[in-house]
Amino acid sequence: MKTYTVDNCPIQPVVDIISGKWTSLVLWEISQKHNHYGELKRQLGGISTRTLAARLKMLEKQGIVSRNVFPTTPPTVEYVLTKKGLDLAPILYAMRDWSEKYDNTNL
Amino acid sequence: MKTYTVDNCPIQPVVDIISGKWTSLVLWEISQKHNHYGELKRQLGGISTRTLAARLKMLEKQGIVSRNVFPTTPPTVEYVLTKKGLDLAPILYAMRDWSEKYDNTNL
DNA sequence: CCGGATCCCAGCGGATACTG
DNA sequence: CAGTATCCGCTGGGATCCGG
Repeated sequence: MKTYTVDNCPIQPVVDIISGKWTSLVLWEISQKHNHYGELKRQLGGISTRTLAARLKMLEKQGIVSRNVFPTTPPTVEYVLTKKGLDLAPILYAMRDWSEKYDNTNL
Repeated sequence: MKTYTVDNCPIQPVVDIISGKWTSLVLWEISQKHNHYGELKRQLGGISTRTLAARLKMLEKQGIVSRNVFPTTPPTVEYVLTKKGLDLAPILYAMRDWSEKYDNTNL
């Protein structure tokens, strides 16, 4: 029998992506077409700039979102899901459905 | 527009369940019919008893697994997925599929 | 407007030893 | 065999201030 470790778990890549605090929420908001940095900041009441920036950078590095800068004044930055990110969305919806179904119950 | 916070994120319940270190792996092994404590310990090379016990207790508390004790000598304990846990399994498989598809690529 | 840099602290989890 | 108890190092992330 194959033994798994934390580093080759077949689902670990997804777990790593969504695990950090606020990460799933950031991803959710972007998937709901809240694409601008400021908009995200407003939607996510209480997130620190440090964390939001870290999450966006991580998601970009993972190829889940792409970062587009508009050289307006003042500057605007938008984040949109890539193909890879769009493919992840159904999983997020499945997670939401499961969460709603079993909300507060242990049955 | 509805503003989400970390505590009412629609997918947070699932995120909370699988986020902890080793958690996804423990869940995976149980879903692969490795149901005994000792078997899990062996399959998960390197996990500490502290963490394994904590994960199993948490999953039981969440209603994802049920704990069955066999009063043999020496005692045997098995953990099996509940209905709630079985409903979670498809999500784990979807996560695995996504992980395999995008393994190491950022496309 | 969009972040980067720094400081700081709670809590997660590893190692180890012990119980029923 | 199947855990619990204790100690402790390390990292994640909040608050705050600064720069382009």
